[in-house]
Amino acid sequence: MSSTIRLLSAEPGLSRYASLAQALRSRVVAGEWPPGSALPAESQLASEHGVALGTMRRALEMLVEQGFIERIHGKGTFVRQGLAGASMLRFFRFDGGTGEIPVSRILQRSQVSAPAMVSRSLGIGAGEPVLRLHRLRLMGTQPRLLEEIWLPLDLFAPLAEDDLAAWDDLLYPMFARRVQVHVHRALDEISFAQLSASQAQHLALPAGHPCAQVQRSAFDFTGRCVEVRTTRGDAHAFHYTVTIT
Amino acid sequence: MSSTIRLLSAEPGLSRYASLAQALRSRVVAGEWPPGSALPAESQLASEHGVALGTMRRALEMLVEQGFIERIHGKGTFVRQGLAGASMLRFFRFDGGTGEIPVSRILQRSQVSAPAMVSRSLGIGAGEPVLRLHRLRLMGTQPRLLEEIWLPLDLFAPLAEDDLAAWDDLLYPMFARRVQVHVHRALDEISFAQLSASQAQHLALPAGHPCAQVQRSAFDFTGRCVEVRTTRGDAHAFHYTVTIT
DNA sequence: TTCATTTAGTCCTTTAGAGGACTATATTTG
DNA sequence: CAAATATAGTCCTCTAAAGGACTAAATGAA
Repeated sequence: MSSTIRLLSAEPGLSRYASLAQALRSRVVAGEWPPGSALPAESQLASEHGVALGTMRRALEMLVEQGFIERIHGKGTFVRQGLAGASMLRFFRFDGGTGEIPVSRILQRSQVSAPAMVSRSLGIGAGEPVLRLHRLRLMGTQPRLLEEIWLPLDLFAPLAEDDLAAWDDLLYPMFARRVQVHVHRALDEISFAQLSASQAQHLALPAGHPCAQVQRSAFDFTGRCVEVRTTRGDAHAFHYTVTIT
Repeated sequence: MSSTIRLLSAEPGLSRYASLAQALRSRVVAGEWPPGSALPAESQLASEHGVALGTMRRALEMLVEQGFIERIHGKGTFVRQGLAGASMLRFFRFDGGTGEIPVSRILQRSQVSAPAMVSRSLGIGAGEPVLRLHRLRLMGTQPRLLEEIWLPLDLFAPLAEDDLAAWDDLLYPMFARRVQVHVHRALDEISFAQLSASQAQHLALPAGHPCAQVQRSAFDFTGRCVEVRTTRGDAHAFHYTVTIT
């Protein structure tokens, strides 16, 4: 199939490769090539769209910059898998700091109707059902991070009733495997606060202790917000490096 | 002049454009084209180095990514000026938040020998002379940020004795103008701490109040560290957004 | 003078083609 | 069987050329 030539609807004010990138992005987002799978060869895509190789390469370059695909020399062009290294440990440095993955303990899982803040962030109707998780992350035996996670139920229903013991320490790979939700981008807002009494108790810290607070919105590659999360940890363990150029 | 063709010393394991980029970067760093000035046209550079236009463009693209030059369609290729928007306000959000530049008040200027921490960061010999500044930044009449700044005296000598009243609110543009130090890159390490009594006093906050702390190392484009700075402000005003992709 | 037009100089886009470099598999050889 | 070699498929590099798009200054007309 596909000896068809896709004609390029010359977008006004857009270069040919930019239009191409748009078109290809739509095909990726529509799931024509699922995450992890390979796109056709650049030479084939070029002739399929009736453009020179260089032009197609420029378009693919844009998709790489935008994080939709990655290219591997000699192997091919692949739709990117969900975010792997989005660990909260980028923000915290606990003693030892030996790159180990913190153990995850789900403290509570409940199905509730979304509060206004959450439904707005998730882009769903007010009061729509969501899955709420309270989760503690431990390094060794020490509780380190306390998380409150909100997931829209329409996407995550299979995770509402299953066996928690089967859950992984890393959520995003599990989301991809279990409910085909691929987190593609995340927005983390860092601020500072003080622990409430119950928060402090879970973290084995005194009430009112200073904490660093990361409020995350995570998006799949259609741009839909698929997770809202607040992570809290001891402010003194917070550490983050920014490079300005 | 310069009908000379610069031969490319084919670096082993490096593509032609990568070698070119290296060569051009050296010329930029050596000051052959000072910050703000224009490079020769890409077509001229290409023929000067005996490569095709596309290859030269690829090399220049690398220098753009590395932050050494910027290109303006129709105008030319320019060596980047020092960092302008390195404001600490990216990390703090004070009431109002109307993008105004905080007023700067130098509390103290002294010429001292560098403490170990500082000399190590600045890459100078232990005990070498440095300029130390204590600086307060105010929004309106409210003191908001307290800074301790260390500058190597060999570069900044002209600023050691001049009239402080003539100093600008923004230091980096002044550094460029007065001592030809162009800050090209900065590394900011964020952490949380508590204010000492004297720090708290300057910020009109109680002693022990939680503060956000930004430790900056700033580099010129030769890679030399030209400034070490610690900025402190009310932790409750701290706010920073990170995008993960 | 003032506004439109031309002109020159710059970076940007696109084409078409020829090889090179890297990966993985199939084939041959010992 | 195991190791070396060939082969096919992929992305990457480089060339040569033509024209478009944008900027700024020079020129001309009202």
